[in-house]
Amino acid sequence: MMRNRSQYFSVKKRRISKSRPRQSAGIKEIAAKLNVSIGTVDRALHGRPGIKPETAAKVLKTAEALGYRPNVAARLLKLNRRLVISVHLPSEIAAFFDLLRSSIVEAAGPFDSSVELRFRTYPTLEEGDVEAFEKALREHVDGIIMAPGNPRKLQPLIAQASERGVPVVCVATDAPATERLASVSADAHVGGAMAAELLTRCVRESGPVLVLTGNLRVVDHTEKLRGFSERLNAMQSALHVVPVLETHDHPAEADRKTRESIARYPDLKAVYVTTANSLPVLDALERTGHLGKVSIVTTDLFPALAPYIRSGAVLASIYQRPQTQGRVAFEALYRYLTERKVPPRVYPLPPHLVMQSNLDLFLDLQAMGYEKAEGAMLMKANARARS
Amino acid sequence: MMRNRSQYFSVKKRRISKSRPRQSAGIKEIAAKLNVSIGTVDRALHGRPGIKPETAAKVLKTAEALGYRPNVAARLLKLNRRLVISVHLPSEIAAFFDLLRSSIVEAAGPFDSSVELRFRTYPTLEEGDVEAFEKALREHVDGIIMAPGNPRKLQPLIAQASERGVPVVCVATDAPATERLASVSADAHVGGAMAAELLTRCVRESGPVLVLTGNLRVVDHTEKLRGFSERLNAMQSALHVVPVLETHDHPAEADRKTRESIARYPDLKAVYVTTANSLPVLDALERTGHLGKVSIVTTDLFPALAPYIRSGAVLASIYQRPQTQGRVAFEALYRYLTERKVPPRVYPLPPHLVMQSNLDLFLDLQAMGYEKAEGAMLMKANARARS
DNA sequence: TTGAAAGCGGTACCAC
DNA sequence: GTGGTACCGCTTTCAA
Repeated sequence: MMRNRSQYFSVKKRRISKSRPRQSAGIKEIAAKLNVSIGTVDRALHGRPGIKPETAAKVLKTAEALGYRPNVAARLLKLNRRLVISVHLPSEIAAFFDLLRSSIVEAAGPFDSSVELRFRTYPTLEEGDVEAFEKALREHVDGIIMAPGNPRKLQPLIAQASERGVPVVCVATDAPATERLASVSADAHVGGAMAAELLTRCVRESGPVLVLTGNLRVVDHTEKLRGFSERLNAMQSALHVVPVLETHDHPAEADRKTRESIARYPDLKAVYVTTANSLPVLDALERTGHLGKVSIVTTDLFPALAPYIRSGAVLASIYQRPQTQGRVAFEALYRYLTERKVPPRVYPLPPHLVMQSNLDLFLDLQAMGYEKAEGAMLMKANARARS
Repeated sequence: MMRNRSQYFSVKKRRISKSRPRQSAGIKEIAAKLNVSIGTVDRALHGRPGIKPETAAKVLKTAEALGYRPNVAARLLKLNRRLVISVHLPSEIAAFFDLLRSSIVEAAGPFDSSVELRFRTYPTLEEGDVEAFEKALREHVDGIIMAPGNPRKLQPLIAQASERGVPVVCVATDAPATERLASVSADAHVGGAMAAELLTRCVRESGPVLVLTGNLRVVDHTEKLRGFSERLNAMQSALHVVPVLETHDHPAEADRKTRESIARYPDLKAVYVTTANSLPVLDALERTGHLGKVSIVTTDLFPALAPYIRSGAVLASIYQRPQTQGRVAFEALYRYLTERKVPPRVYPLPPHLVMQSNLDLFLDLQAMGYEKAEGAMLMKANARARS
């Protein structure tokens, strides 16, 4: 098929603003001013060996005085090397990680000709991240974005990467106490607290609240619990937490444990599900006639959850913003690689509250993300077919 | 003062990944394959005159076949021209617009050497936007980001800009039915609806709810009202709206009208303030002993509002995310200018709900924004001093 | 209608 | 330790 000309995005003729071509001096100007060669200036600016310290100092001073700013385009052109960024994410919980992946592609768009993304995908958060990391290290990538499912095992590998100058950015969940450059995820503590605040405000009678989580060894999950309990206390809530259930993201386990709890606490007033594995819980509640009677807060957003929110059966869902996570992670890494700009060690994103009033807006935004993902995948496929 | 060497962000030596220098063919490869000159290829690719249609077609076909992607760095380097983006924002409601401004600077960071931002600032939303626009047009800027305070008067100017190929992106509020390229703002309708949903869920008794707005001619404000009323109806809320008050963002007017309403509706159950002008309202409620008795939802976030949220006097504030607006607006405009990528006509951002549980997180994020703003301003000042 | 060549601002290599 | 220069891919100008 014929590609439209405009796709090459020519910067067509346009009435030009008379802005000076350059604001600041280039390396030539510095060289001229000091009567040295541009080679010398380059050496000084980059701290390369083979230059007299005094000369270097002089150059640096003049550079400062002239307000020297390197021309990124020229550098990129000359080096003519693409930064290779390795992205390690599981396929499991596709509703979350597909959007995370596509948002990275999207964020990398403007830097398309200077960045190469290498996606490594493995079945679940827990299995495959270590292997992916090792492989990336062997391939000498320039940077890594990953969801650390096994922080313990990854710790030495991240240290090794750091030593070699390969920055690592964590998404979705953190690997604290490692040498990662930064960590980007929805603030789990705040997310739990928001669930507690909402339930406290909306539930009128006192009674037990059931909390279902994935795995208490995952930092993200324990943080949510902590935030949840602390806020219940702080607000002197009428709700009290009964023993927390781990579902290990198994639908069957979630179903069974939910039913047991319903039987044990007939006066259940509320439910908080801290992972995206909420459907079996909702199912169990529905079948036992509790839907609409207990107040429910879930986590994340996917098509099957929408009807429950729309009907009001689910009060709200704590949305962890996969698309924002992907964008922020990419930008942090890119700016570190290109500008050596060190990002904050953690980016705690405020979770969104998806409710009846904003559900459709969130669904639309997700749909946009999927479209872009498809577009991106198509491009990739085409590129592969061509080469 | 001596600037650190690392600030020139040298891309230091790094173990290089053996990724091919280029993925896709360049214009040379195309030329070689067809035995034409690169000049011819260039003409074809950009639809420039002076080329036989058949030749052009052939080139285009080969470009497609080889998967040609232009090298952005090379183009930028050759053109060596900075895109001039004019940013028109009021200083009024500084808490909002300062963050908006700084987020644009921040977003433009990576494109520093290919973009020049020209800020035009005027006292209030209503006065000065037209003049700023005219000035920008005279200066032949490449694109405009603006908060349209006078959509009517701006309409012909935006049309003129569009005709000249100067894209305009609206932020904060929209100028619908104009030739703007895109509009980025918090979804006002959804914002109003969220306020209604929250109040409906949290207020236990039926009664009147007072709504204070800025100016009913501003689209943003009427949309909030519509969203608010519709959701009250949809939820069969126990609350009913009493006649809406316009405060025109005058503290005194807000104070007076609030007090009158308190007197008129002694059984007031809730208050919704749709603009950032909520302090006088809160003051009036406090002095008449209503604080803590009525449920309150406000708009936006600024330091003076924080204590009210922290204490629970204000249930929540609808946060319109100035920093996100700025970033999204810049990115949309930049990608249009450089890639001719046409953005969605509207970007309706979901507003955030700032409550007790996430207040501190939002305050932190705002503080980060301010720091960056200061940094950016300093840089600007330095640059000016130098030249 | 087409071709050839000059450069944009850096980086890297080789010669001195 | 320093200077000179080729070259990255593209746009543009001038010549044919």
